[in-house]
Amino acid sequence: MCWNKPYGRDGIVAALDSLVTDGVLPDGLSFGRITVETPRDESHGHVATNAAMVLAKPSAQKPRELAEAIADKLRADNAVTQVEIAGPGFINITLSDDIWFRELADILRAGTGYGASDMGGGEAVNVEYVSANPTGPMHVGHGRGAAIGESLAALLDKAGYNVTREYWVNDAGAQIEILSRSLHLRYREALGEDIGEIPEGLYPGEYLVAPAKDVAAKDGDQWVSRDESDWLGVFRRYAIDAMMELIRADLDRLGIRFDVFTFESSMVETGKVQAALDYLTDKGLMYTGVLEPPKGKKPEDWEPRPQTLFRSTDFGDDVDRPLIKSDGSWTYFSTDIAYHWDKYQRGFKTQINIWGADHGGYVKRMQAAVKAMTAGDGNLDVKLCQMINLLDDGKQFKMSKRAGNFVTMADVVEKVGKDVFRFIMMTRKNDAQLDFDLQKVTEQSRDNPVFYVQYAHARIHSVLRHAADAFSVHELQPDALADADLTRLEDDAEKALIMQMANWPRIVESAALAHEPHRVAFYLNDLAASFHGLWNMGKDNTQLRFIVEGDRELTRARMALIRGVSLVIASGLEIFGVTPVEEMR
RNA sequence: GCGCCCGUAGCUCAGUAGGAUAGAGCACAGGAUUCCUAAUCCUGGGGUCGCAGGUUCGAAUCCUGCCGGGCGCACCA
Repeated sequence: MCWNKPYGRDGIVAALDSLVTDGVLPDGLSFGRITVETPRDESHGHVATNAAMVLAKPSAQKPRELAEAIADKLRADNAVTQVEIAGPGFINITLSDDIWFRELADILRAGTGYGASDMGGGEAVNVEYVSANPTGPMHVGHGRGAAIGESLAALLDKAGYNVTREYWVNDAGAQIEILSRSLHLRYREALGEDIGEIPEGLYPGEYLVAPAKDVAAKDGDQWVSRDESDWLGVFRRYAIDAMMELIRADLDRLGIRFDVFTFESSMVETGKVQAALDYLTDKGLMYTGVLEPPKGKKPEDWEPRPQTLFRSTDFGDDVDRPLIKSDGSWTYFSTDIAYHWDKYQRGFKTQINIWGADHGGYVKRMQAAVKAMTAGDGNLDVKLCQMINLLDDGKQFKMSKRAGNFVTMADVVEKVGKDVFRFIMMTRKNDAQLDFDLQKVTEQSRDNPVFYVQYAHARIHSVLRHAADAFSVHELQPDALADADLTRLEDDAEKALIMQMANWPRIVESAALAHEPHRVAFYLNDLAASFHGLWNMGKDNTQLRFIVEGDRELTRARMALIRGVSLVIASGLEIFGVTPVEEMR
């Protein structure tokens, strides 16, 4: 019987099944609402369940009496040392120490793979994130979406899903034309022309200078005096290629690599957009109509206009949405519908998008579209990231485009480092605003979670280095430590630490299920705190130090304990793409 | 006016599929260092979980209505 994965639920269910066989419980009860978890208060045992309270009513029994019956079944298991009924009918279970020692050995053997789950059953999930328009380098806000998306993808991987990381490239809109013209101007500059000030409406960024020189070197001056209609398409291609290269380099800085880049232009060229609209027409979900002006805030230039609309209100949206503009061209929403349809057809019933909070108003219509295009089979979850509040030592950081002040993600990453950037982005829920203080995040102190967690990991390796005086390198390897006499770990704080590690698989599953990778950051912070606490107990009581002179077996058991902690920390950091350092300096 | 997100300690925030006495850091007050990194730890005070109802054995968590803050609201992506 398995007691700790996932937290004894199997054990509880087995006891309940047995009661059904005995006729104590009726057949066909739903166990869905039964929870099995670690109680916050340790006097409530290692595992607690509400099973008796949940099943009391449907089985027409008194909760505490039913709890007794369940408890009797549980007591028959020799891994269970104590079962108590408490409060309105909680069943509190205490497990034998062996269970926990065995778990620690499992951690050591599994290494950073510990915590992996088959919960996802290999289901294909598509996570789309960043998707910054290819009009310039990534800024800090994109960086947050990148960190969240990548960590969520890694988390889902670990939880047993088959994850595809995808970037949607908007290379077909008006912004790209502006970009192309901007590049052409820089191209003329590269050929020696004095272009003066960059005109209003074009991108002034320096990042177009280098690509323009490349074009000049490659094509010479052949595009200088030709009509725009001749060179616009050519420069569009050049511009997008250059910008995507820029963005890929930025992503590299964060250690992020996408599996798929899908180009908006390809949706258009392959007829996907038209096909999507045809599909909606067939379903009777398109009509020509005139939208009401928005109440309260009427745009100046509002006028009633007939447009081709999608009946998104049939699928939970607030108003029907235009798909075709009055000039006959598609709206962005049209291509986006085609895109999400395409993802579904590629096998992704579950799609997750990471968007900036300013796109919040777009969520409902997109979800409505996914429902419509997949006959309710597809499912879209959108995680919105709030803004980042960039600070410099507590003061608002002035985002000036002009000299001196960095605004791009690359600049920030260069200043604070990839690991710090990736981790700090996970220290808030995605929908909470995040303060990012350029000074504090590199500070080496308790209030810097990156440092705090890294320090715990480094400290462990420091102890292991000291232990190498008495043990061979081989003896300190996780596999070898798994064979140590772990029953020597008798202190309550040591056992509590093992139990906390044993919680890791459950954290992975619940965070993956909720699509909330930030929970991993909080868990790691808590685990690090427990470790630092245990460390300091050795200051007060030398018997609790990790390395105990004259007691090799005890020392070995404690090396196993802390090595386990380092592996769980590394396992968590792996999800964030953060390197677990073995030495601080 | 409508929709979405948020409201938890003085501040910044967690709160695990509805669980037991709501947690952590900062700040504040006190304490621990001949010893594995004190870059850390320990102790203490601090709360009508925005307000009011509802659902049930049980609500910070789910539902409804208010109050307060942020974002978005026709042919922009």
